[in-house]
Amino acid sequence: MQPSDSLREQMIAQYDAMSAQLQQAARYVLEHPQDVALMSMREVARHADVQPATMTRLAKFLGLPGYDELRAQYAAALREGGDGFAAKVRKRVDEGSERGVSDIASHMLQGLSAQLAKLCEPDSLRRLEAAADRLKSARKVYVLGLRSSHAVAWHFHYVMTLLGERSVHLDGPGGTGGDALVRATSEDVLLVISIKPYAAGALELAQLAKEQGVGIVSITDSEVSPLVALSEQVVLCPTESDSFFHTLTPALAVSEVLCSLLAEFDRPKTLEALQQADEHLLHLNTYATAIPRRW
Amino acid sequence: MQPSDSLREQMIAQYDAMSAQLQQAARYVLEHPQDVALMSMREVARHADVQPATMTRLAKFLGLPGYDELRAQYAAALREGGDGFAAKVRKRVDEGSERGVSDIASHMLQGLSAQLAKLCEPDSLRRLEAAADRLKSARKVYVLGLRSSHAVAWHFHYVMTLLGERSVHLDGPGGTGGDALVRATSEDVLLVISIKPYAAGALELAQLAKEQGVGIVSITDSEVSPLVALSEQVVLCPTESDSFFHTLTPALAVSEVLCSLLAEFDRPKTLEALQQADEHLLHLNTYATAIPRRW
DNA sequence: AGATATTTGCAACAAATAAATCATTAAAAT
DNA sequence: ATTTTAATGATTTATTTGTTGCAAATATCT
Repeated sequence: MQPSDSLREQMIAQYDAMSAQLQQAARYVLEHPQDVALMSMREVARHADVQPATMTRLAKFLGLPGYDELRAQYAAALREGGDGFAAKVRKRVDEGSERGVSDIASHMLQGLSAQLAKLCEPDSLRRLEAAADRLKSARKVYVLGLRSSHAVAWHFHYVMTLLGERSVHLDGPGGTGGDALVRATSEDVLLVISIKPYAAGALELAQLAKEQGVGIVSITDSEVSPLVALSEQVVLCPTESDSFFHTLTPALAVSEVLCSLLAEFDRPKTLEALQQADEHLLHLNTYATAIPRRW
Repeated sequence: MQPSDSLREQMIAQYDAMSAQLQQAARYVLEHPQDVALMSMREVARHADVQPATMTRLAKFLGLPGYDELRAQYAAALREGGDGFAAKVRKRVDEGSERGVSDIASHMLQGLSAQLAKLCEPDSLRRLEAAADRLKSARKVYVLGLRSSHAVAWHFHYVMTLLGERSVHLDGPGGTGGDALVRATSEDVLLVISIKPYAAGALELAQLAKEQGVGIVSITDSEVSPLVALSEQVVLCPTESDSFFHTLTPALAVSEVLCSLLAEFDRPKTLEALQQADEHLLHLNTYATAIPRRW
């Protein structure tokens, strides 16, 4: 709740060295950290019964370039506190004029890491659990993900096929992907993955499935995603990144978690299925068993 | 974390009735409640990629006298949330006794988050940068990922096609995936994604490519992966998870970072390519531009 | 297809903001 | 007691803020 601590400690340590007005300002700042983050300097000054200039002077006294920096630190602190422990992971990286290549990469990875951590918040976990429950009870699970979401859908389906034969990937050449839905019933569930911009085709198919009575579970990016209205269960995942593109990494992580939860529901069956798959693939020499000396 | 809820719910409820710009603004506000509390209106508008006026209009649309009132509500919510931080943690600890489904999910996500954070280490960053450099200089980039790695390869290629036409995905029906390599030369690079167990087919194709003089860059899971010996550049990513399966999430993250670095290298060209792609997809009505009133 | 609303971007504005400057006051040192 | 120094207050300045008015663009409806 307090800024990077160094600031808070510094204020306490140097408190005695401050002038009377500075002390009055510092005391208010220490006791009302939220106000510093949320109000303007003049407002804080008024509450602290101090001249606005004193706030600037306090900032400079602490070695900061200006009051804005002080506010920024308190804002960052409030962010971490307010948005759950997850945000703590993310470190503040100033966007300098020239970012090195590895800075870009590092910043991006840290952001992704923070996003995954954020998915651990209670609300997300509840949604994940509910979604897994819904999928568990389905006779068949149809999987749909178009365009960028295709990768996630494919991977989910791939893992599910290792576990059994309940999964059907709605994908095919010549736009025939949706055909498999003809046999879908209300005992089945359709897992839709779609993030902004939402592929029109995915929405249409989902709508169609819903009209057939198929339950819909979706992985999407927002409370106002068009999928929300169609779905019985929704798992939200962030997609923002500082690059040009939306990131699929959180969506994939969510999908992997769902797979794991499904696998966990019936461990014996899972183990058996995996072993069976292993043997099959072994016979086909699918995998390089030993690491070849020479290639 | 969200304002008095009435506001949040109101936004979600009336979302469909908003104009496109208003929706864009509302979406950002919904997804970044803290920003609304801590930043100025113009800053928020910039982040949401919306005109400043739109934020004002959003506030009025919601029946508020002005934007200040909107910010005030979010600020108030953040104040409470900030204090509630301690309570949140306490609640978390309380739930610790009963190990439920969500613990599995939470543990898994935290693990993934940590793995991504680990990728920020200097060595990984160096490798990422080197790999990006190597890919950058290639005339064509062939992308290969079989079985579980297919999803990553597909996504990498998908993003690269948005950027231009340098990418070729070695994938196709009937085992014809490798055929495209016939035209590959030493000016080209093959990006191979493969994790344990390594698909034999991928290694064979990579070996073949290497003999043709094609440079090899790989994303794999270990220093002793068979790909290491073949590759000019290697990016390592963890794949362990506490579930039955290996995780692809770090590999996907790495792939996304590579895409970003490549895109970042020539920003003007990237922007042009993306705009071109946008227009193309717009003409095809690929994406649901507006959310239909009724489905 | 034309007419009519609605939406959107732009530019201008007044108000408020943070910082810089200068004058005054209080305190310390000689 | 006088000079010097630091602290405080008032004033000014250049930005930045939230808002509004208006024209162009877009969508909607006859």
